Amino acid sequence: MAFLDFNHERFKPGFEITSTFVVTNNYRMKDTEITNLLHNANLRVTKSRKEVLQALSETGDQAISSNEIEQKLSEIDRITLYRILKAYEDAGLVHSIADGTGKKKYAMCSSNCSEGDHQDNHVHFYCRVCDTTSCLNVVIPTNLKFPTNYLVEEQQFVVSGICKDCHNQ
Amino acid sequence: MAFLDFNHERFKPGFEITSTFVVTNNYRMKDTEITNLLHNANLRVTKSRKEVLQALSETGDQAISSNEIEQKLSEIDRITLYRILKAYEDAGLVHSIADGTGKKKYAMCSSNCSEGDHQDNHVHFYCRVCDTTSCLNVVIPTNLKFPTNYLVEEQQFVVSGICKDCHNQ
DNA sequence: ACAAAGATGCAACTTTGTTGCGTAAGGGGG
DNA sequence: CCCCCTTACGCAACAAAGTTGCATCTTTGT
Ligand SMILES: [Mn+2]
Ligand SMILES: [Mn+2]
Ligand SMILES: [Zn+2]
Ligand SMILES: [Zn+2]
Repeated sequence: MAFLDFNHERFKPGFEITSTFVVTNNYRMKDTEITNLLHNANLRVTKSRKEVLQALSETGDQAISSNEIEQKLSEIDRITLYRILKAYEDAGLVHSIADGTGKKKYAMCSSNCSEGDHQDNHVHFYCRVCDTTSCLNVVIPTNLKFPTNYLVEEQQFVVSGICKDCHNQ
Repeated sequence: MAFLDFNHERFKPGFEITSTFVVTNNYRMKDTEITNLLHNANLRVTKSRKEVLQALSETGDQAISSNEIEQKLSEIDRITLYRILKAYEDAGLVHSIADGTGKKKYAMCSSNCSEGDHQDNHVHFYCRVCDTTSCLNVVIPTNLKFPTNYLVEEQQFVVSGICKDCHNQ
């Protein structure tokens, strides 16, 4: 529940973020935006927490590992970072992807996610060349027929291969 | 690339497996079947390798971790097991699933998989109650529209929630 | 039966992730 | 602005997954 769309009206200067947001691009959040985000999620505002959100907003639709965040920030404690990421996931601010590489990747959530309910209905792409994982603007189909009596709570669709950047050269 | 269907004609006693197989159920492979499988895959036949295939065929559509296989066999070396599983994956005999638990799960491949090309077009289900991952007889739709210039090589669709057994009680 | 190619087993290591606990900091009430 | 309770941080210690190197054993084709 927060907004993050580089070209969206709300992001014209002077506009305050309030609730819903959608990640569609790299965007460096302003300090007040981050603070509001944390307030709305009932999370205490600390230096580390702000920096982590900052880092995640900068990478936009590119999901990054805990280790990558750690290196971007360089001052943060590794264990604290794990706990922050867990808190963000629980709060519905961030979603994680198991892309098959063995490490979780994290990205900002879109508007359809909320506390404890990650309606993460977009496809993720893992590029084996540049070793990056990104959130694609491709929606997971909802017409799948499951065997009876399965209770579906979450879905993760990971496609891997070669991304557009690595493919074009 | 090999066949494994409990009720399939080929599995009536006296029938020899040759190439294509499909895993759909628990089935304890015969020694000669396993040996043929390894021969066809150009893999040397060793005690450990046979036991690992045996173990995987027994679990059927339930994908298990390296650690679980290790415990089933109890004599195998942990590192050797990793290498065997990698060899099987490379050979297209076995596919692995990243179900979000942090450990890879392994299951026998179906007929549409071949060396280096895992057309793993079925959905996997992770049950958070009994902590099991299984291959569902649900096919991933092929009508997804990807952004241009992405080269799709593999797909993994993991659905999580509560499985039929845990849900019915 | 021999030799080359390949598989195994062990040690040592890396990386990811968790847990416990004392200390520091955030935020609401006064 | 200060107090105090709650929560977050930071460190140590640990657990578990997975990798690499290397010497030794096994498989397999000749
Ligand atoms: Mn995503
Ligand atoms: Mn499967
Ligand atoms: Zn790429
Ligand atoms: Zn279950």
